[in-house]
Amino acid sequence: MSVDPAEYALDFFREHGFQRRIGKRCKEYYWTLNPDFEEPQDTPCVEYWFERVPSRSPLDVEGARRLFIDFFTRKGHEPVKPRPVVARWREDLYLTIASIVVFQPHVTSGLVPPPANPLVISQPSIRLEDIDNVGVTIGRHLTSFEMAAHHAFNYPDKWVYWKEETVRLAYEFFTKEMGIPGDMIVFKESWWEGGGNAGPSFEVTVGGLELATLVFMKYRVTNGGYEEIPLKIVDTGYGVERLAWFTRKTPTAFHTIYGNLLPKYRGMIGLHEPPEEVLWAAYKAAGRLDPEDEASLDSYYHNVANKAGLTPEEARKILEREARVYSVLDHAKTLMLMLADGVVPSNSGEGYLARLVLRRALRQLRVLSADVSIVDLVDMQVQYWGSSFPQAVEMRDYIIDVVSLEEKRFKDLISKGGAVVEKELKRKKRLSLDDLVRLYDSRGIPPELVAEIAAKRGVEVKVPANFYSIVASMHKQPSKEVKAGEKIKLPQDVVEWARGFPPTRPLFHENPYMNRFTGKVLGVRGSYVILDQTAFYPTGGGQIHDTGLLIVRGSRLRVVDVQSVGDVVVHKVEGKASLDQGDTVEGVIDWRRRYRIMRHHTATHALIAAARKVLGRHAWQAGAEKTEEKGRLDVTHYKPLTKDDIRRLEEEVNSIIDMRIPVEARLEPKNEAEEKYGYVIYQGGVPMKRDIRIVEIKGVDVEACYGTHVSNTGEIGGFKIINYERIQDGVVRLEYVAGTRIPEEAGRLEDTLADIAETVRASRGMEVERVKGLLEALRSTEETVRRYRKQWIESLEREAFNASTLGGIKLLVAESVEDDKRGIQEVLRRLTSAHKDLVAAIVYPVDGDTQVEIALGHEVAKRVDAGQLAKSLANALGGRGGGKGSRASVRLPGRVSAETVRKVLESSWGGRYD
RNA sequence: GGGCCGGUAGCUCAGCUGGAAGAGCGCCGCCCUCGCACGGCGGAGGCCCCGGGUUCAAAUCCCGGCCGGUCCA
Repeated sequence: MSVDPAEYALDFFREHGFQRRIGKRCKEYYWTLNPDFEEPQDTPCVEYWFERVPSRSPLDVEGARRLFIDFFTRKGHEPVKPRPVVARWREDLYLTIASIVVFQPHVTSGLVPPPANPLVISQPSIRLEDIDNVGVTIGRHLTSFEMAAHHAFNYPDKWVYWKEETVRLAYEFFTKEMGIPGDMIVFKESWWEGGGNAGPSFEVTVGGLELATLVFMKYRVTNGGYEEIPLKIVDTGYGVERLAWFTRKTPTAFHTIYGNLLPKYRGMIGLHEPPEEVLWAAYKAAGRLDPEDEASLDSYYHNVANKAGLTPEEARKILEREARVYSVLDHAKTLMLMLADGVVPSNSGEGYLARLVLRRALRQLRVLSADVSIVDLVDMQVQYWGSSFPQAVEMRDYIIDVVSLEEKRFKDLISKGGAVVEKELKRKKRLSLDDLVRLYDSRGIPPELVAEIAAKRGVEVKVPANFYSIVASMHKQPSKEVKAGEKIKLPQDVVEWARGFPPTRPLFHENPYMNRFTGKVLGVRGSYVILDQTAFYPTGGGQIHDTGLLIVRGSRLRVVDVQSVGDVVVHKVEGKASLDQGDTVEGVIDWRRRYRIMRHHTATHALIAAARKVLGRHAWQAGAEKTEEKGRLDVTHYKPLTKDDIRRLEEEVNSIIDMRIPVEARLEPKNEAEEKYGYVIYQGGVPMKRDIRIVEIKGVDVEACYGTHVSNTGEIGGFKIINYERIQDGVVRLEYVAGTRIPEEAGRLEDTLADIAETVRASRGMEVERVKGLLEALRSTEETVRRYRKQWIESLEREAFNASTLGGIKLLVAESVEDDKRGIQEVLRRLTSAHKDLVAAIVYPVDGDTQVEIALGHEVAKRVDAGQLAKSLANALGGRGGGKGSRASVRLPGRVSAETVRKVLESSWGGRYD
């Protein structure tokens, strides 16, 4: 698209004498003070050359972060604490990929004011799209990085600042704080789009390195083009690691980011640092490298080889090894960040992404044949980053435990995978790309492992460089419109209709104990009723709706469903709602039901708190439902629950009950609540409201929650888990009852026990003894049956021994009363293995018809085909049958005697085989 | 949430173009030995995940479900 150049023509540039130029090769516009520049000074237009650009004294990552935040704080920005790297407040995103994500969608949509304006933040972010390039590009790609940013939110009635000030601040920061000469700094014109918004932007590049992007979000992307939005946002992003790298001028970003951790890793992995000239040659060449292009990689290695006096093969070998070491450092840090925010590795969602990163690191270590546990590597990251990310130190026990488990899992996978590959190779001798993809896609066996094993057997298997993107592209499918959230159970026309009403006054919030109320009818449509106020709770927040009555002029309407459309509560009554607009109605809640739901709801909050205490801080609500019958809570956890866990959870919740703690609900501004309590309050999701309803059990639990609660934990009355199971990798489900539901559950168990007692005819308290006795009796009966069957077989064997021979073949036809195919085949096997010249048939009834199983002794089978015998029997008696070799079976209609079968069989071959 | 792979003896798995359930390890007994290990001989141990269907006949084929694994959103 073409952008109006006026968007970029700032007074600032004019005042300072910047010139607008276009790149000779890159054909992009940029602003500079330097008459010698022919390109906009970013890769791949130019090589890295920032090691020659002067700058302030070297900084580490923490120092660069502080420099940035301090500068912008001095310039009137309020520092804001970073959010977790798991974007739990976003339905459409798993990870925090940029600082702006922190403010989407509630602030950017204008619904909630920002926590400060303007503000400054350094937000740890995770991006996994380019995970395969990490290390190869010696620092251009990282899976985790800190995006330092200053943001200004400009409302129509409150303007903060826009392009001029933003560029001015950037220039001042880079020249005064970073000590970069002004004529080295280039502002490249660009256009930014993302998340449905767009706007002009500047990329700030120095010596080949892009240090910041300054975005001016002012449009909404529509079908037709761009539409200006009222809230205009300054969205900047400074790479903290790049700022540090720039000042340190090390050959790779990893040397700067990880400092002494890099030599430590090398020591543990058992690799020496390559000669400096190789790394600097790589530094020079890396700017132009496109890591996804084989040809570009080739020329990169040639380039490095030439400069460092190596063969291209040597250069490739060294740099590939280096890339692996760097990516292990990078992945270990990313993993630490994710786990520190409570992600539980699993096979779906953000848990899968954690496992993806971990497994990639483990694969790299395997290829490096490093005899080192990833657990130690991650632990070193926790120590190294402890002061920047204190949450990692707090979660250290969990991190170590879960990484150990995951490492073990992966090792199991590898050893099993090895066996699978061996087997494939035995069968196929050669493995195609399809085989590689299949092995990885369905069983997780990495292609490097396959190649390794194949090589040992002298089979060459080529793994394409873009293997993982081939796999990824296979999974590409038209992204389905998966709208999360609660399904609206109302017909579309009712929803539309309901939108036209003012918000319903929520009496259930004002007084959750109100079970009778009076309201005015605002609208009626079929069986749907909308009132001005209601105590009926609509389904939402995992809590099921109330039921009860609406009474008007003496007639009672049964309320069967209650749903909400925005802030409007819609009651559904049984049949047609015979009332009119303006009627005054009395509402009566089914209190017993409601009270049980409230108990289960408050119990759920207590249980979440208990889970975080007993299981760990990673335990996060993954779904919940509270009904009259029971509560249900899905919790993220990395191990199966033990009986002991369950006992401790029950004890914890019951002790919260016994402490009789008040439960308070109130509205609080979103930003304040987040500041005070943290993101733990979003167990059940993030309400898109300026003010959110906070439910607090003092000293135990605070959550954003719409539901109705008892006013004191004592009212929960008691708590019992009735069921628990693993519902998917990394998520366990708990089902539980509270209060007066407990004796009902106990009664149910009692009934079951009584039922068992009656069935086995046991007197009270003797059930177990009785069942043991029955099992003993069953065993002895089976033994008796076995003995009788043995006797029967012996008599058949005698009969077979004495059977008359016809043409060298003996024929034995017996009848069985048992409808036991398996047993009969067993008998036939014994008979025919003892008598090689025997044709044996056993006739038995099945569903009113007659089944004949035929078996041939070894000698007979050489001369006679069992299938032929079955066919002739079937033809003669009107049945169907078949078989092969020494085995056949026939189904004959009606009851047929053994004698009849014998005659047919005799006549069917009478003398033919002499 | 979707795709793919799998579920057979206590464990690891074979059998899966339908036709009489197997191997290795482990377990039990006996022999060998002062004893153990090794070795030899013998033996026990199976709702072939569950439910339907097709068929004369299903571990095997088809459909549905449950469970596990894995890859990708």
